[in-house]
Amino acid sequence: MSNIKLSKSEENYLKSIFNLSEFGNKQVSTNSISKILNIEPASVTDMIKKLSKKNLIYHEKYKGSTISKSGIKIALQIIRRHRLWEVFLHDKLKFNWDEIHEIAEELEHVSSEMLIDNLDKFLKYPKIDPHGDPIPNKLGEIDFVDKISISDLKINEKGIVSRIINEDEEFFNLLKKLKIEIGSEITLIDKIDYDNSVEILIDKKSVIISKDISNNIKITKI
Amino acid sequence: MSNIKLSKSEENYLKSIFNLSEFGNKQVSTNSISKILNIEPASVTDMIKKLSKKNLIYHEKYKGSTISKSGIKIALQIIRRHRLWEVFLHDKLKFNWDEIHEIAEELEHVSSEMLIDNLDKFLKYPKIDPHGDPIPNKLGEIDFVDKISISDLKINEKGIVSRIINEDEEFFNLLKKLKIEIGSEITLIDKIDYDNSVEILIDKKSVIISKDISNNIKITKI
DNA sequence: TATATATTTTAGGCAAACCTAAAAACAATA
DNA sequence: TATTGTTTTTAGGTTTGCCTAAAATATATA
Repeated sequence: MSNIKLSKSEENYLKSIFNLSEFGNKQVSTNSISKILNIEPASVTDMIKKLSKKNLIYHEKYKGSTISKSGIKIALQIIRRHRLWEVFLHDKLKFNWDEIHEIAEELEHVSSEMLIDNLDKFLKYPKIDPHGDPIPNKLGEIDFVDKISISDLKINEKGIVSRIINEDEEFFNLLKKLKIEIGSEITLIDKIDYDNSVEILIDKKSVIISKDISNNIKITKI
Repeated sequence: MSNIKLSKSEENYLKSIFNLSEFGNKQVSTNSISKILNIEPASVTDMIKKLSKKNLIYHEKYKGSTISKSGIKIALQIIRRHRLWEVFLHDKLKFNWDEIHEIAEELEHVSSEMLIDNLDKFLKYPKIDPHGDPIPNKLGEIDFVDKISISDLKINEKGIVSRIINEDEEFFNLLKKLKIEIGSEITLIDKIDYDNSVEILIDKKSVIISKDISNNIKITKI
């Protein structure tokens, strides 16, 4: 198949198109790619032609682009590389959450399959990255898990924090204070009807968090 | 100073020029750079002009290039990155010795000072890479240690294996069999005058190795 | 539906990093 | 020293990935 090595640029376009396409289901406009990559629409058109010729996307003039099956496959591999590096940077090199994306953006283009496989093994085959996003496996398969809100739990049910919506500095600091991070176990103790805040058990302590805070934390039931 | 980000190409040229210059002491010919990088001499001349304009090297037309002080500084940082990644690939990702160079060649161009500092810390500030080459510290300083031959030891003196000269597959396999690797402790038991082979204690066993073999192993006295 | 506005494409250019072919400078040696 | 051979540079070309300006198409609105 298309086992041809892609350039860094091509990889970035493909990843962006995949992300905009909602898993390959939506047509993507030239303008939206332009905005995401900060590249002029005319240049995007150039690259669209190039990727089309390689059958990684299909393009209808003036209408938009759709990512192909082989395009999706490659995009998932790039995402896999990105997220594995993020786990490494966060868990091993002790980078903060908000510092890892940019570096992973560079590391993801180092193309050695063996490198990624060995890294995956070294990290013990993580399923999610530090942002809570799922990591595709070698075959590009993703473990879809239901992400729910804390308030969807019943009293005494437990969940694992799997996604933080709000990425602001202050929110990040709050979570740090509450010892809440991706992977933390949370038990619902009580729901307070008055203002929809919830009482939870986290890090062996019970705290009450507002509706707004709990809405910004997604969990998976266990 | 010249805190301008260099391209991957510029970094590769600078590293090669540094390596050819024997620590900045020798003038480097255009042809030698061409051969090492597998790039035509005409292209090398182009890049030499570019690096000269940035004061990373000095160039005398038709004579050769000398690396500047700031050029050396940058080259040492690239070498530092390369060797730290090699330690990571070998020690953590369990790559073989002979597989790491190519991948490190790519990783070395990911430019984040914090990344390298955190990696250095994670690896516990290693002094040598898996080939036995010294790793410059953050300031570009290198721990120079006398590398001697096993036969330079006196009877019962000990040394640490610090460099393997021959990089052939077969030699590598032989070392594996003898349990000799970078960092191994070797004690000289006897020198055999007849053919200059030596009897050594390695991995708690005594073996006799030929002059040829011992000449391909450099050690540092302890 | 006609017109204004927004989106996308085409056309032509530019810088980086390579190339080949030919000219210039240097080195070696008859 | 004149000639031959090697090394280096110059000159001009290519590809990649970007750009701006203008033309073509699609969409929105009066």
